[in-house]
Amino acid sequence: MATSGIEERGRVLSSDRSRESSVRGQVYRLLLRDIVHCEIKPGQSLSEKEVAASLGVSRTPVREAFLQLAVDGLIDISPQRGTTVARISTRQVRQAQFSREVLERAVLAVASRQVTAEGGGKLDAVLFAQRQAAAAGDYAGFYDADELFHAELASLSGFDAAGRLAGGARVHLNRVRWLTLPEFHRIDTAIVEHEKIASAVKAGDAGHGDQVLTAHLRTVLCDLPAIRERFPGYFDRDDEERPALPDTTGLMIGWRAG
Amino acid sequence: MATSGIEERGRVLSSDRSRESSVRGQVYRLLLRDIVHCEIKPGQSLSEKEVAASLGVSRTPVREAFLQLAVDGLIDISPQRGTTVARISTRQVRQAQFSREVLERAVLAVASRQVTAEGGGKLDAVLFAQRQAAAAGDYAGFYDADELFHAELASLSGFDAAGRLAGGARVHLNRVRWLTLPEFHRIDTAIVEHEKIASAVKAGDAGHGDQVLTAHLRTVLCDLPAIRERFPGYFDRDDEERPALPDTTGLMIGWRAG
DNA sequence: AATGATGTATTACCATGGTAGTACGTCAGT
DNA sequence: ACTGACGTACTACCATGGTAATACATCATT
Repeated sequence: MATSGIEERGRVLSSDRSRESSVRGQVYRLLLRDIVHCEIKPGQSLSEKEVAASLGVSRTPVREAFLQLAVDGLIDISPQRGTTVARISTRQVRQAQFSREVLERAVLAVASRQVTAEGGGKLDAVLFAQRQAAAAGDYAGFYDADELFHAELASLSGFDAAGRLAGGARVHLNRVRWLTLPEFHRIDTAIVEHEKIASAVKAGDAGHGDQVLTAHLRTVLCDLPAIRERFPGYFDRDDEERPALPDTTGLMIGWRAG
Repeated sequence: MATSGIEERGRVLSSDRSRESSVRGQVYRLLLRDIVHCEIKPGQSLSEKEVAASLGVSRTPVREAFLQLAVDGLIDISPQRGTTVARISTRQVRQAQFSREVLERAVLAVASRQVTAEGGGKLDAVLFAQRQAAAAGDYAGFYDADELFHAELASLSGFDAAGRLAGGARVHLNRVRWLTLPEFHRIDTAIVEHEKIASAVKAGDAGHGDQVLTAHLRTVLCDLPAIRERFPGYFDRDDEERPALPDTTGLMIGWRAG
């Protein structure tokens, strides 16, 4: 019998109505978090019925959460067969990294041209929160602040939709990043890079910001082989068969106002 | 009583199992098409019950299709109030255009570096189909070929996920583009631009391709004010209140291999 | 007449039952 | 021993019923 990753039976869902209160949304966010944090492991099977029973809700909202997670690419639903957590695909990680890099670099270029004191202050506030989370060893808090930092950059540029799109691509990177954090000591370097990016933006130095941001976003590619070595069961096996992606590490993007 | 845009009662859904055969998927694609083609008008209200009755299916798959369309940003679901087709937001259009432009230009730069004869042939095949659809006055066919052309470019670059992401952004542009087609004579110019892009890619001339592609993708911005003037009821009213997006028309992106 | 309370209709949300399709263990036939 | 058919258990899918919350028309009150 397949066992659900959610083991506390009757675990009560939040009853406060501050955020989106629908049962569907709560189940979705809960499963999303558990998957990204690898508490539900890649390849593990999920079951509408079991998850519903574990959470003390009916199958309908669980099913709807499953459907969204499938669209996100985090689970695979096989009709009349079953549902499993998608394994990490190195190809997909590279693809997602490319999309994210392209979007965030463009956003940064725009943000650098029109930064305000208020916007810079927001960046600093997020950085402060991130440093605090790091000092407390709060991985989840660090992660949330990381997302907020990049979202704030997008907001500064005015193209927050591009930030949300980059966030969508990011979903495929998050599990690798999550596994990387305890393994290496990426937290401190990430914060330093964020600080460099923030000051470059505030100084309007798009070129330097682009350089640091690009390197910052590509760390996931550097860590990927080691993580794959460390957790081979979490990864797709047919990655090498598929055509390799072009090498874009040398592809420089120069943004200039014309 | 709110009337559904789907008026043929008992309209039978396809029973062939070639494409995704789930009722949910069929309802989703049908509603998506009708919304993009403005057969269901922006602002119009939808009802699970009515759509289900019109299509002769139960409310569950209709509801699931609604949820996905809401995530796509094409409908607004208000719990216990009702569901309406989202109006077109000019701000959202500009945001989506930005994301799409950024992604597709990056994809084109990569594709230009590694085009093969086979890949060029695929582009030509799509262009041939598109010319045929245009000659037959088949808007829908023209549209499908258009999507296929840009997807093929992404595939050529190896970063097809970026193409899918751009396609997701495209959803917000499609209604404007669909309204534009009969209004102006954009079909012929679009094909000519596609041909120029294809030959630039095949020649490995990334610079020229980028120039044409950028202009090609920005036509929607040029047409937007006229369409808004022509169909004021289709658009959001609070667009002007929100902060204007930065002017990026002068922002040139130079892609070069380092 | 203007306003507040209330009843009613409608909505999306959640719960649950039934069904078709798949996987897999069992067993008969070779 | 090996292979094939068959039956059982399980799955996600679809259908349907009940419920809380919202909107709106109606009516009592000021």
